[in-house]
Amino acid sequence: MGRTACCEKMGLKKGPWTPEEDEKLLAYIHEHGHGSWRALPSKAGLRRCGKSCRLRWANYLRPDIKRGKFSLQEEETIIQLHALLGNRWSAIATHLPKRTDNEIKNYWNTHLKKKLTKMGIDPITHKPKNLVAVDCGQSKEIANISHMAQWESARLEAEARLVLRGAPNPFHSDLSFVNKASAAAPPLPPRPRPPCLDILKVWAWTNPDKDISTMILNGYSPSSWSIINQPTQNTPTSNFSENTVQIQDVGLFNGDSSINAIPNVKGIMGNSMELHYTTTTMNPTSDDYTTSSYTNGDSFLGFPSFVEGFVDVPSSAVQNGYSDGNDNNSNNVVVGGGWGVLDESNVNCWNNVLDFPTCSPPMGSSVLL
DNA sequence: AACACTGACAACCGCAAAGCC
DNA sequence: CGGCTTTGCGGTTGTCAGTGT
Repeated sequence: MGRTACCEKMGLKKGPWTPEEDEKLLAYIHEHGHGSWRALPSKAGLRRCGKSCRLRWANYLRPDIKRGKFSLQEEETIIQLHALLGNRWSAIATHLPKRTDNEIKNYWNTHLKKKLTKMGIDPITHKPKNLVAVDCGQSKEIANISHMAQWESARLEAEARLVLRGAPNPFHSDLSFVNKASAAAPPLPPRPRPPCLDILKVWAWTNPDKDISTMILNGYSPSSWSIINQPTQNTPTSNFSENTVQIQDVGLFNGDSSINAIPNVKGIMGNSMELHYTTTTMNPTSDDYTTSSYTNGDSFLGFPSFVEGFVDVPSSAVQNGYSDGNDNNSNNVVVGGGWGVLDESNVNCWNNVLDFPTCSPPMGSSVLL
């Protein structure tokens, strides 16, 4: 019973492709495109099934594929996206330009899984292995994280849809100022401010006094809550201790310049945690960017800040939820430290953007818009 | 030199969703 | 609406090169 595999039909070849076969396939697609994969092999003079041709094209011959070693940044992105999306390779691939889902999947299985395991990180849960068994009654928060991840997942899908439509991508967040900061990168180009779309970040930062290490150990990606707080000083200050990290006074607006600091966990070693900050100082008059890095360690566990990005705050939200009390600039891009209310119009706004039917934020989370 | 083992990656398989009639 | 075909996806297997014995 069951259907026979397409390649089991008489005379159809299986196995590795020869250069001659590649050439035939490429020549045919170059001339005729790839309308019907089923009819393609015979037309192209190939003794392969259409499915095999499609895979060969999609995973190997397509001209827009980058081959070769994955960069550190790509690795970091895969790890974090996998933490959010699981084995949804195609969704992950939409965030890695020129990489195929198959390639990412293979790379995960052969490299990254082992790498995380070696570091004592469970590649399935993305938590330190010695902490997986210790719940400490925090399952509610974990459930929230899971819910947030679903929203983030939906956001990623919405983003992919927009890309397919060729529309400008309002979700786009340029990570370069974070990830390139430690290298001697050239000055960064001016970055347009995206609209209010960063759900995850806003939910995550609901309590300024939250013990961040606890949140991380519960599965939060620290990059999810880039803290954009009303500044009181130029330099972010942090208190480091064995198990607790508090971040405060990381500011965005500061007179003629702005500072955005993204906490980025670099490693969790035993009971200690190491943080890496990158700050970007923006001069609104000249569009100059300067970056500098702060770190209290250098061991590696990458968590790219792909969720970074600013959040525009509607005035109603500022009235409702912003508790800083120092927002004397209505155009300021400020979020954090306060508690917000997601009113109905904002829900509709976000749902429209995300193509959602109806959805609710995680239980117990406050949403500041 | 021959064989076994291992890692990396290409390719296949089967299922499900999407599209079409 | 239902059935058939096509396409997309994720898990798994196959192949091959490199390395060790």
